[in-house]
Amino acid sequence: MPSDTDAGRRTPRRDAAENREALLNAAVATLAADPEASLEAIAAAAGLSRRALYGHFAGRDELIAALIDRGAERLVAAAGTIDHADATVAMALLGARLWDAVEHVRLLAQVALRRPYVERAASALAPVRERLAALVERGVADGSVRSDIRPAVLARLVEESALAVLAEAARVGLPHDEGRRLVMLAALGTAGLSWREAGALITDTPELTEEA
Amino acid sequence: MPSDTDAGRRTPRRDAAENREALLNAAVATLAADPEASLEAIAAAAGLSRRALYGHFAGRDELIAALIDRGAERLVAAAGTIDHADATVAMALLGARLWDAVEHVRLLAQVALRRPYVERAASALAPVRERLAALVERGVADGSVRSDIRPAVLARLVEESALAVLAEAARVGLPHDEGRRLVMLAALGTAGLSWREAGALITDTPELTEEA
DNA sequence: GATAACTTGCACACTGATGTGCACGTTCGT
DNA sequence: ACGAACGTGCACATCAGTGTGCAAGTTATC
Repeated sequence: MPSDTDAGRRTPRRDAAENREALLNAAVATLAADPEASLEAIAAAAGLSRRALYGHFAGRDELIAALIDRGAERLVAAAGTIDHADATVAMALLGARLWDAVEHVRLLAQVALRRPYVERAASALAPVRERLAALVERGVADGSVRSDIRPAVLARLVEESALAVLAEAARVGLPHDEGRRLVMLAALGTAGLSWREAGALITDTPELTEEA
Repeated sequence: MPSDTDAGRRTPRRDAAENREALLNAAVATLAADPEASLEAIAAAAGLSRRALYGHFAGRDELIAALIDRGAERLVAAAGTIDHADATVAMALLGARLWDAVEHVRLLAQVALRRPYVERAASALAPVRERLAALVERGVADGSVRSDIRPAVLARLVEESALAVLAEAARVGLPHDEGRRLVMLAALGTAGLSWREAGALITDTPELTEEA
């Protein structure tokens, strides 16, 4: 029984689903390099024709929307699993998780400031932002995070700094673990820790040295 | 003697020069909001017709090039005047100067990662980058700046963090002195100082509290 | 192996932006 | 006040990207 309520339609073919995935992956890679790449370029990167792309997505907007949802979903999932008694450790962990999904993060960061998609990206990423904000507040409360900047503002600054360092590390092409370390250091530095404190925190905490 | 070697050409009219300036200013404002705004929009923002714009600039590329040179010139001039025995103070001062020219900085930051202009922007801004790199090295040498990241990389990270915070502060529309403070704190935090050290440095150093 | 799903390649229409030519007003400089 | 410089408005050509229709070929699936 391949159909629930579908009126006499077969199940979608397997390769079609694969091609859809290929298109999304190609879009991530292509748009990360050039945020305004043509659908022609994206389809070609996926090994398909431009015409075929329209068989999967109604147009550019729908493709981008799918991309946002897909990327945000992964980030939200990654951010949801982290938890630690020490707020600063949790923040560093969050940074490490982001680094493990660099391409998605870079795409979101690019798209998140393009006019038509800002809102969608923002609402899709809201859970991650709220999580970070909660960590910042907790850190301020127990004195492990700076208190000279309003928590709401500080949360955004930590996010922006970490993103900037992440983008730079990705552009230069740093090795995986070095990039992760830099992102964690950026988050901790913006949170107010000195470089020795941040370094000690990372080396003393096994969870931060392990792979995902 | 209105002509040096010009073969029989009069001096340019006064209003023409004013319009050229108006076009450049309009371009800064318009492109900061939307990096891919049309020449139509830019000309309109300057109170001119699109056709008139072509009387001043051969096309989009020449306009952008003029914009880059103009913005970079101001930043280089601003960065050149700073000097202080303490490397960290000098870095904070550099951040403050950048904040005093937010619009130009934002434009350069936007343009500096668009393909055709990357090189021009990079070479025009090279003096500022070299200055920052020198300050970082000096700071590492005297122990006031972190030594857990290679100086060359660290200089880029300080730059990126400060830029990210600057962009965020400008977007939210923070008051002038609050934004300047945040940019300084971002630079110092990435340089390795704890938030208390950075705060103390700013309040204890008169040059950092004064206006430009 | 028959059939529907999928892809391809082409053609076409449409849009937004760019670049240019030209005739006609307006304004500055002298 | 005269002439040149400048701006305007229009027309026109061009170009890249988009979105769609259709016929023909290929491939998965039953």
